[in-house]
Amino acid sequence: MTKEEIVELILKENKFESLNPVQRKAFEMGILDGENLVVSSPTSSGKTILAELAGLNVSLNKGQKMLYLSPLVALAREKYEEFKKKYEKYGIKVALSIGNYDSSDPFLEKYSWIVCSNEKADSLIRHEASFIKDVGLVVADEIHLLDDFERGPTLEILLTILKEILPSAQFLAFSATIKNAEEIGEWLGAKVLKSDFRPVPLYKGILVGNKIKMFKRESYELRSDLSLEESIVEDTLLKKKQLIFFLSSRKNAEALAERLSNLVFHFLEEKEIKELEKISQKIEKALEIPTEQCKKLANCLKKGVAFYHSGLVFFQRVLIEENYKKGLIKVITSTTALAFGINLPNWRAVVRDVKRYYPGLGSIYLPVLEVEQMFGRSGRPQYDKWGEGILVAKNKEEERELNEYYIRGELEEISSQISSESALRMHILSLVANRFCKSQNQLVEFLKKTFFGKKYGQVEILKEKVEGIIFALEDWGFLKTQEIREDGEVVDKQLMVTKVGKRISQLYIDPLSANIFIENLINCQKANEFSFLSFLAKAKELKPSPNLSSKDIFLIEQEIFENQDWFFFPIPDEFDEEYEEFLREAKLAMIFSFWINEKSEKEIMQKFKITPGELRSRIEIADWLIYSILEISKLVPVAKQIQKLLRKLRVRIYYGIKEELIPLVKLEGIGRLRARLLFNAGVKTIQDLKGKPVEKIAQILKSKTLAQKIKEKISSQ
DNA sequence: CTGCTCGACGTCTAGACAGCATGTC
DNA sequence: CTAGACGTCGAGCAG
Repeated sequence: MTKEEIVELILKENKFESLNPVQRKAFEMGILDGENLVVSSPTSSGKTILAELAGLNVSLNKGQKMLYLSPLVALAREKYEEFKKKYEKYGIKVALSIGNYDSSDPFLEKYSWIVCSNEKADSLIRHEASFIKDVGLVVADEIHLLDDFERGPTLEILLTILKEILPSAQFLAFSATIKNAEEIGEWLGAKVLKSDFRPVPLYKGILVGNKIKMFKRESYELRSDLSLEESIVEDTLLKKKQLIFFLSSRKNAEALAERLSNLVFHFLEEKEIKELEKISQKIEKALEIPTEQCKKLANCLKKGVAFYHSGLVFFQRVLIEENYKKGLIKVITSTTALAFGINLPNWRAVVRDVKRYYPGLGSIYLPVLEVEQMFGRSGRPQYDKWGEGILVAKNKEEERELNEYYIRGELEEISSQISSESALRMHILSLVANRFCKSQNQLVEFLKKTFFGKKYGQVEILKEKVEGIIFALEDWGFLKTQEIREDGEVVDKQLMVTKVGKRISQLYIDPLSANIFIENLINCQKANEFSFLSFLAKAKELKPSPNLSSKDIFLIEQEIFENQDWFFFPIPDEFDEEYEEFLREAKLAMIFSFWINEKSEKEIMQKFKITPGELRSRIEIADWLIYSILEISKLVPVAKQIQKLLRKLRVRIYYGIKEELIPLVKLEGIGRLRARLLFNAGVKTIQDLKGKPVEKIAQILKSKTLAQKIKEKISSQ
C-alpha cells in the first residue's frame, strides 16, 4: 500500500477532508518512512491519527506489530475500541492487554496492534512475552508521564528496554505541549514536532470579582448578585453550553455540586428532568445499599449536576461521563480525576482552586502542564466555535500572579524521576531477572541509556544507589552476586537472580514489600485475621494508609489490645515515631476486618469515612497481594497453617464474607448478600442447594430467574 | 423560649498502575 | 512555592 493510499484510508475512516497541520507536518517529516518522532502538541490535536498512519504502514506493508502504550487503563480501552471499529475490517487484529482484563495474553502473537498500559507492557517483558520481537512500531502516548514520581520510571525503563531490543523499530512518542521536547527527542533518537494547533481555538481568561478578563479576546461581566460559581454557571447555561469545575478536594467538589444543583435545575426541560431521574436511580443503586455519597450524587444528578472523583465506583463514573457527553448533565464539579481521564467534550473549564495541598509543603500552585490538561478539551469540534479555560483569582494580586504564571508563563520541563530509590529497586531486580543486565557494569551502562543518563550526561549519582540496592537485594535473597577480578582487582560484579527474585519481579510487587512478607512469615506459627490484616497493610502497595480522625484512635487501640497476643511482628511503642503509622495501618486492617465480617458497606463508609470507590480499590490490591504472598510462600518455608489461613482470607476479602459462606460464593451470581440469605435459610453448601426445589431457592433469593440459573449450573456440574 | 446568624475553632486534604482465572452492577 | 475551605458548635441577638 502506498503512502497516499494509507492517508486516503485514514481520511475515509475518520471522515476527514484532509490531514490537519500537525498530521501533514508528521507526514512531511517521514512518519510513513519509519522516522522516529516526538510530537508535542495539545490534547485533541489529532495525535491518535499519527499512530494509525504509522500503524497501518507497519502492519500492512511490513507485517509487523504496533505496540501502543497508554498511561491509563481507561484511555487504553478507548483507543482499543476505536482502532477495532475503524481497522478490523482491513485485517488489522487489535488486542487489549491491561491488568484485570486480558483479552488474550498468550495469543498476543496473533494480533497486529496491541494496546496496553505502560505497566502491563513492562510486565509482559518480565514474563518474556514472545510477541515483542515482532513489534515494528512503538507508540508511547502522554509521554510527559515521565515526570511522575511514581509511574514515570516505569515508562522510562520500558522505553529504554524497547529501544534496546528493537533497534530497528519505529518509535513515536506523544506528549502534551512541554518545554523540553527536544531533550526527549534526543534521547529517543527522534525528530521533534512541536505545534500549538487545536482544531477549535481555546481562549484563556481569569475571573476576578464578577468580571472575566479574557486573554486575546473581549472580556465580559457576570451578574454580581450571585456567587461567582453560580454566576458563571448561569452565564454558561444561558449560552446553552456545559462546564466543568476543577476543585482541590473531593469535599469541595461535592459541596459545590450540591450548592449549584438548585440553580441548574431551573434550566432543565421537562424531558431532561425525566431522563435524569432515571440516571439518578441507577447511580443510587450502584451498590448493595446506597451510601450517603451515592444519595448525595443521586440528588445532584436529578438536578443536572454531578460531582466526580475517584471515590465514586467505576460504574458511577461511566454513567456521569456518558450523560455529560449526551448533554443531560450540565455541570460537573471535579477533582483532577477528570483532567487526565477519557475524552470528555466540554465548552468551558473553570479551575476554581488553582492551588492544591501537598503534604509538607502546604498549598501551592498547580503545575502549568496540569492546568493546560484541565483546559485541554474545551471546545468541541462540530459544536463550538471556540472553547474557554478560566482560572479563578481571589483578588487583584492573585490575578496578576495567575496571569504571569499560567497565561503568559512558560511550561515546566519534564525531567527524569528514575533516581527514586523505590523505582530503582523494583527495576534493577527486573532488569537482572530478565537477564537484560548480567553485571553491575552492564546495569550502569543501561542507566546511561535512559532519559536520566542522556539528560545529565552521566550517572555517577545513581552508581552509589545502585550499589546499595544490589546489596539489599542480595541480602534479601533475591539476587546472587559474584565479584569479577582482573589482576586481583575487583572490576565488576556478576548478577544473577534467584528463583524467589524472579517470581517477585513477575508478581510486580515491590521487593521491599516482598522482603517484609518473607521475613515475617518464615518464623510465623500463629496469626489471626486481624494480625494478618495489619501485617498486610504494611505493604507499600497499600500506601498511603488511611488518615486517622480523633474518634478512630480509641476504636483502633481497643482492637489492637484485644488482638495483641496474636501479632507476629513487633508492635511499636506508643511513644515511638512509627506508632502513628502503625495505627493507620491498623485502621486499614479494621476496615478489611469489618468487610470480611459482613458489615454493610454503609456502616464501613460511615464509621471509617472511606468512600465506596476507595474500598473497592483497596480490596483489589489486598487480593493481589495475598495472591502474591501465596505464590512466594511456595518458594520459601512458610508454615502450612499460615498458608491455609491465607487462602481462606483471600476468598473472604474478595467477597467480603465470613468463613462459613465460602462454599456458596463459588456460584456465579451469588455475592456476599445472597450467600448470607441462603445460609440463614439453612442452605449452607452446594449440596444443600441441590436438595432444595427451585421455588424454595427463588423465595429465599427473591428472584426466579436467578434461582433457575443456579439450579441449571449445579445440575450440569 | 426559640430560631437564626455569625464567627471562632478544629479538621482535613488528588489520582490509580500491576497478578491470575473467569465471567459482576 | 510552606494554606485554606468546609463543618461544627456555641454565643449573641431578634422575635
